[in-house]
Amino acid sequence: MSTISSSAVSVDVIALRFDPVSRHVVVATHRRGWAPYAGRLALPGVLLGAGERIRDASVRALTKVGATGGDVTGSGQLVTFDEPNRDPRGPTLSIATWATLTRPLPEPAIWHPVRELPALAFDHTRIVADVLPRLAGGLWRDLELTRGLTGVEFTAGDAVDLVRELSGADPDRGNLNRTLAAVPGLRRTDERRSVKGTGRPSVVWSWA
Amino acid sequence: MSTISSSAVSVDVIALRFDPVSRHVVVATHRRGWAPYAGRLALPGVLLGAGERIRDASVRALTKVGATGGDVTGSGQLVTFDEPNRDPRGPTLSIATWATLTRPLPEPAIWHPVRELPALAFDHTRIVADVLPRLAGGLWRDLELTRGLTGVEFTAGDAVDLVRELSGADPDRGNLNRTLAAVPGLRRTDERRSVKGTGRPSVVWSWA
DNA sequence: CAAATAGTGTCTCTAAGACACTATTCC
DNA sequence: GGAATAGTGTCTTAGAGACACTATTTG
Repeated sequence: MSTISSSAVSVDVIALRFDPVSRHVVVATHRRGWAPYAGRLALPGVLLGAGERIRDASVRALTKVGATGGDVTGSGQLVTFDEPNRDPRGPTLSIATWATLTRPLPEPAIWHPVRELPALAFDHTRIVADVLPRLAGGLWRDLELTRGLTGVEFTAGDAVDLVRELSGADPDRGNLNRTLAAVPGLRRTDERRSVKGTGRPSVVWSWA
Repeated sequence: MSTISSSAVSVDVIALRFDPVSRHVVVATHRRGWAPYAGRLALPGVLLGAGERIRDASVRALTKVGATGGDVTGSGQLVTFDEPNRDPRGPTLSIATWATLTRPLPEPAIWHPVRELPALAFDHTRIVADVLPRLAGGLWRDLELTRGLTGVEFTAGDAVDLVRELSGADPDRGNLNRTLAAVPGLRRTDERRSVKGTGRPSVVWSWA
């Protein structure tokens, strides 16, 4: 195809998990080993290969930080960032995607609560900030994202913490329970589970 | 920068205009002069240049079908299509964008009502179908899109036709009038304008 | 006047949100 | 019992939508 004059294309992944211990939604980063931004934290990313699907590239980026294919329960496309100086090596498009993971990846992944993210390399801090409201809006609406974050079963207390982490504000428990009841495919079980060691145990919800 | 292994990146534009004569929202296409799909209709598109902004590439694509820079009143990013076989020349990403135009471009642009689009080259038919609901949802919400479609002034009758064309369903005039009254920056004037030759003249709305 | 188009007023339904009150657990 | 957590019921509000009725124009 002769000359390629396009920018390079990277896929950068906002990999999310709800950590039931710390009660935080955490984002995967890794410490860069090379310039530019050597030693700095960054979102997992790869250059998109010729003919590669964006979803496959997202998974590949996560395997670079310790995931296996089966760990990724969901992923989706967000926005493409095209600011020409975002990468000092030269103009590079970044297709931002989200992904959800089942287990806490080991090294070299480094997890941070989404609301306490340190400064990241490139424009990754801005990418996360730009995209977080959209993720918050997708909760309970985008079922792939929601299921990926909640896992197969979760308590109403988990749901409260998920909303707080993504939206930044405390939801009303009563309203949230009604929201859950309206989510297609979600079923309220008879099981109760105490998750914070004290107080009334929480109802367990399960995906049909 | 050594080897480039990424797919090529094209920007394909859904260029929209409300034609006050035919009462249709029309989409710009052009007839391809070269293989692949020579002689077939396609959306205007260009290969994204190195370091080029997506918005600039959209405008450039439109100049190729007869626009000048000043004709483009708005544009925005939609989704990126990554199906590897969408272009027979090889894997090519397509960043779909929308744009609004003030005037009916002359040759070589060919305009079609958005609801009566003939089959297009590549996956462009699918792109338009995928993206049309999002455009319909943006009407009266995304002010850049809305203003671009309406122009500086428009009648309530224009608004009805705009909604019908984009959403495919007839809006209720009363409800639509209340929607218009709630759009920030939009002002109801005292002017009336008859646009269909018969019946009561329509109220003129104007952007502040 | 009839046909065509446009505008007003009202009613219903639903979703979001606020908030008071009750329920269950651990210490 | 008290502190902590969770669940229920109810009220308000905003928005979407349906629909009957009125208003203004041309022929």
